[in-house]
Amino acid sequence: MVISEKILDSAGAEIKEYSPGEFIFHEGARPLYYYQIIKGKVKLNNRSEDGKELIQNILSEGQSIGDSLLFLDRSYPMDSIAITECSVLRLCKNNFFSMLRLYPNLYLDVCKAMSGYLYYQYIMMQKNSSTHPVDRLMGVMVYLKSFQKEKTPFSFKIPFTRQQLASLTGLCVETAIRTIKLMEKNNIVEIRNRKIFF
DNA sequence: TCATTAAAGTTAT
DNA sequence: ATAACTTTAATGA
Repeated sequence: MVISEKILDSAGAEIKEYSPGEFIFHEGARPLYYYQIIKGKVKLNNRSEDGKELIQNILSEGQSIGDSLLFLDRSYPMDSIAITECSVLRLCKNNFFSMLRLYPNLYLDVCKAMSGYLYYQYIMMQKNSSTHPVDRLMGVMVYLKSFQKEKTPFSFKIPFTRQQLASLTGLCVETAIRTIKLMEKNNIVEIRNRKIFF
């Protein structure tokens, strides 16, 4: 969790509910709120002209959405869309900054969170520029598993669909599927009733 | 080698 | 039921 829900509540945050597919903000819009997920999954994505989707990140419980843009006078370079049913705490920009003035120690938490997102971006940027689909998919999987306590092989169930993995790595679904099969043959992953274990 | 297209099977809502 | 996801196969860059 970036900031305790209690503090956000006292700062004037409201709880917003989103259904799958609902926009939390649109690309090109001005950032007006701080968002923090209470429950559910949210994606940051771009859609190209030809309809292809690039997912930049999938966020869940306790994570903030697009907070790096709040410190900048720029519009959102991506959409944010609810993937599942979501509860999100929303605090308007002014109150967010008043809160930080009141509790300056919160800056550290905000910085840590942003540092974490930046780290993720570094990893993804590097892995996704590989020409090998295996490297790209491994990038996401290794990153995700790094948060798990259990490190043994095949102990981690990848919480994404193949579609989402493809969109995260810039591959087409079919290639993602074929590559995952290949990884299974090479004992990198295990597939149990269509779920991927790494 | 990977993307694209098409077609069909499967799962989730 | 319908949409979303998964899979296979053929073809082309």
